[in-house]
Amino acid sequence: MPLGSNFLAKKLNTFVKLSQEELEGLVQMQSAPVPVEQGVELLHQGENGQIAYVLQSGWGCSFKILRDGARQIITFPIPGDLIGLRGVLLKTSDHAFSVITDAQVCRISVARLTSLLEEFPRLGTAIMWATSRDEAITVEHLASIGRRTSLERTAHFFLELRDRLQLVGLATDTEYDCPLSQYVIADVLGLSAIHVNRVLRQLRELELLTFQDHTVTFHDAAGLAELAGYDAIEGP
Amino acid sequence: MPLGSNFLAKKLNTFVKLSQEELEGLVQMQSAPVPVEQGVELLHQGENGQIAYVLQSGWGCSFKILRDGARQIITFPIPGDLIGLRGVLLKTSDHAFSVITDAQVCRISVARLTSLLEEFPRLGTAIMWATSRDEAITVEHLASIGRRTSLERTAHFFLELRDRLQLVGLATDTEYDCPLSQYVIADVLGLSAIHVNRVLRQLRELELLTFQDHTVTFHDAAGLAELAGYDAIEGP
DNA sequence: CGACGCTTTGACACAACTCAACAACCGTGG
DNA sequence: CCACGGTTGTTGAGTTGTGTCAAAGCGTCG
Repeated sequence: MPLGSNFLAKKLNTFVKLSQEELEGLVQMQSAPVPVEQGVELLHQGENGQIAYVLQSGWGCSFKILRDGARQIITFPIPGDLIGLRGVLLKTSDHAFSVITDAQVCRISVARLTSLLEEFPRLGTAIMWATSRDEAITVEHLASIGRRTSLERTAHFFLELRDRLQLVGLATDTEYDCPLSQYVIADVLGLSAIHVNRVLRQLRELELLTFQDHTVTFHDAAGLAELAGYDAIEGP
Repeated sequence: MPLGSNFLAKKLNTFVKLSQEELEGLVQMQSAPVPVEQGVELLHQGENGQIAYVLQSGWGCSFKILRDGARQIITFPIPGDLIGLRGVLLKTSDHAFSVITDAQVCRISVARLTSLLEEFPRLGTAIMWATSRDEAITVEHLASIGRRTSLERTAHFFLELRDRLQLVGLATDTEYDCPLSQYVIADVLGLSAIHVNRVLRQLRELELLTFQDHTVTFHDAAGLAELAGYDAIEGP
């Protein structure tokens, strides 16, 4: 795979300036992109012998299933994001990962990653940077569900998603593709799908945001950020 | 500081078997324990130039303050836990940390940590293990707030806290010290303090758990785990 | 002793959920 | 081509869980 099209290498390089050898090592520890069909569950909750991936294209979600069958989505990884690394480190995965649209992933060779980290300790720093950033997003998500109203929470979610997608060129300031159903959005926000529908209607009637035909359109991003109490994600 | 009393070294050693040199390095990157008075905010949300600590004794909480002043507590670190490492990696801290009771912390020299990681890459793995474990707890917390009822959520919280405290010998199977007010518990569970009071009464009336005089007592841990849908934390 | 923080309880309000029904939009197969 | 089932979106009505407001009881500490 040419280095330029490798999202992970590109992303880490913006965090910590990496050498040519380090970048090549990152690329070599990944397999060629593998297509994955819509609906496939790549990682399973509670299973051992996990594998890690880098999402290359498409949409998916990391989630937990609770005993009563309820689902809480943790995050929607976007291209360049690491998937399942925690499961590898902890031996058994605390969450599952499913693909929502057809997608492509690169498999990570854990053996090669380990030896790579021994050879280039700075890569460890870079990867910890990336996981810290993901963790900060999870923590913000936690605060959102715990303390924001459904309206604020929904607004916050779409703003954060936009900023993340913009970093990989998949969103403009005012619009992006978002192939998620209202059921899926409910499961990330900790709401019922019916209530998500009502909240989306409110946001539309307030002329802040429209979510239709798998497209998110911002009519008043500033007003939305004000409503949500949103601060932009920290850059590199 | 004698190695045996160093919680961090002890904890990491159970995850990844470490050499004598690695253990000594871990101890040497920490300052001697520093006393911190009740109520002090050690880390501030949004500030740069952060420092990392290891909690040595006492109670504290990591939390976020939202725009309207609401507080969401992320976690209560317990002795041996790392504090503020994310803030160091991201340059600016996304959360704050306050001490609830008088406590002792060891300051981490980031420069020494960095050089230590270059010398002993396995320590990087060990630290990533520890942060992954913390992250898994945060993710479970997220699922709890998003999808569990207040009763399940509260039960789950006290069970998880017990298991974490047991690992450092601060809890028995049926009891532990817990110097938290109902206001603080409300802020971790995403509830109001008044509702926490009602839930605690329910748990008491169900003869499952008592929270009184800063002590948590389990009357029926199995029944509580059943109610909460609780699975024990994965060991090392 | 009074002041303060924490807990407890009751009454009420409101946000979000559930249930139910229907509309719109697919892709599939007759 | 149309009929069909399945999925997703939309709306209304009624219920329930949780928050808010208010007030009182208790300890503790200065």
